[in-house]
Amino acid sequence: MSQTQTLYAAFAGHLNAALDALEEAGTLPAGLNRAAVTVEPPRDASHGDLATNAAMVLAKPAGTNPRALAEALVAELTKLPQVTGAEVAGPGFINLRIADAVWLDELRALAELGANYGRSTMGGGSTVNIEYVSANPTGPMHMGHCRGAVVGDALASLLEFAGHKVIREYYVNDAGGQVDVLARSVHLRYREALGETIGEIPEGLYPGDYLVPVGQALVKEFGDSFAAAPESEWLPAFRTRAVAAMLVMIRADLALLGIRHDVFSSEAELQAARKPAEAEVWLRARDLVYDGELEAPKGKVLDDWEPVALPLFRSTKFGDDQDRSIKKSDGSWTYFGADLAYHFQKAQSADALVDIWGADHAGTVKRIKAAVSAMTGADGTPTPFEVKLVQMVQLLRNGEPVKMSKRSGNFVTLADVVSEVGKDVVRFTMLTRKPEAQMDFDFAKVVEASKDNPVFYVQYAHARIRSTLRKGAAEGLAPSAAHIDRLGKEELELIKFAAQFPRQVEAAAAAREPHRIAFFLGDLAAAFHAYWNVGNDRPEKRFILAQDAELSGARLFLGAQIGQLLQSGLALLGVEAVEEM
RNA sequence: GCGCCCGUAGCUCAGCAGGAUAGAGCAUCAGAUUCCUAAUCUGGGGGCCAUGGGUUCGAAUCCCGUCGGGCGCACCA
Repeated sequence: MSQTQTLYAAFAGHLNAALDALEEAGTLPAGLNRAAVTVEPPRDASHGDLATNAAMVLAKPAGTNPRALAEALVAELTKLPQVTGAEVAGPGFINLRIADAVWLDELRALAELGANYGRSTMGGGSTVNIEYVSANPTGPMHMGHCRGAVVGDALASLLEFAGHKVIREYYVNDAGGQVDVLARSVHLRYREALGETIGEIPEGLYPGDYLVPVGQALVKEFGDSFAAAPESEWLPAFRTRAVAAMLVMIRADLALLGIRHDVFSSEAELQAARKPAEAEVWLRARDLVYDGELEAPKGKVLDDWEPVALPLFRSTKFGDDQDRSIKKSDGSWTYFGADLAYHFQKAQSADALVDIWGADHAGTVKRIKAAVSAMTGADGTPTPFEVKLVQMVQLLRNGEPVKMSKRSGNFVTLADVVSEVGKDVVRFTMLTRKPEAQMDFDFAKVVEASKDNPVFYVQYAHARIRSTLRKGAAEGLAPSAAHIDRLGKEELELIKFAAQFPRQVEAAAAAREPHRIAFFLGDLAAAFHAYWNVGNDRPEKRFILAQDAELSGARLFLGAQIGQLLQSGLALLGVEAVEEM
């Protein structure tokens, strides 16, 4: 079951009908472009329930003045039974007041749709592949990965809710040189497990303790047969074992945050299947790959730089600053060479691609977008492809920057932070700012201030509602829609706020900005808390009224729906809606 | 030098494809608890939306320049 039309969309329809009527009457020339006409709630609630800019937008092309047009439109809109008031304001806004019955209908719709209220058909069932996390399989997840993981996961849920099929994908970079480094680091741990004294981990290898059990497992599997063997004999086996072990760890870390991917794609398998080679052939046939030399990098001096002929992809043809090599001089694939084939492969099974990347990869966005355009656009329209850059999280400890590096073994793991402050705090914190803004995450501060975290504010609203429903039930009072027409002004304000959820979902999904849901929930919780507190001074405004079961039932009904909405919204963010606090 | 992102209250940040008097949390000041969960609520103070121009009925929002901060500029990943 899905919601087919929001209340706001319905009024956009009414407005269009009114404009049609004006056209027929000759007040308005036919065929004006109405694309810029909006129907939305005014910033200031005292202006009414809905506002439209139609008169201001259309006045000029219609050759009339905004206020005159607005008056005519008001006369038309007033005919609607749902409209109880319409007036012209300011430079030509039309403010509408909507009949209470319309809002009460919306409340009933919320109850009927339950967890599906706000679900949209906007996506039209098209498939979006969203790639996120994709951390290198060389160690546990650390806080630097966390933001992209949470944002990607929440976005995936949001797009699903907005009517897309979603594939959640993790690209495993298991083909590069860093995996050799990992394998060598593991070999050292393997020798250690055999009883050798390995001393300090040499510079350049991964020093983390998390490799100790991997070494032990390899002893169990291979005994001591590789202890003194040359690297070429053990490297391939150690690579695959080590990567597999790292992925087990990474999945466990992600699970702590409630994150699960549908697909793990391996770069090594991609190469073994010769996908990059196929891509090269295909691109060469279209003169999109040629042999050439790269310019020396600007802005820094490399002593060992010298021009070499390499197969280059013509990314400049698609807006990049430089053509990019797809192979190294030793004949192996560059990261880009494989990534290009990978994206082409993804495009086969999805209508649109979204990548969530850390901002440190910003420099490679143009080339991969160029590659996707080139490869998917050859016969028809290119597959829509967006890269969302998630800015770095600067990790602080008491205001001091913490340098993080897997090489040095000095990093704060995601698991540490989650066990310290909890999944919900981590997730909500990451979702209460837009991803492209830089962010400080002071470990000490977050731990210390976790009680003030906004996530609890939202959860508390939900817990309050659940508690009230339990208490009502204990007193024989159940939520009921039978008398919701007795709800008053304060209750209607709450309904009006809640009714914005569907359009918030669509706007957030269209913008690929899950953080908007977090802010909406904060505002909804605030509206609820404020309403609740009215009952402190005025006992007749409480939910539980032993002397008036009808009104009590109506208020509990409203409360139940607000609770449901909080739960739906939190579910999109992957945060628990708790029963009590 | 070039590319991308950011600059809004003391601090952390929203600002919904340009709308009406720029908002919230924290901090601060003044209040509310014999009462359904006070992890809450009510109110006050606090702003040259970095800056200069442009676009138009209208700009924090779009365009250009400048300044400041971050990230990147390999055949790394």
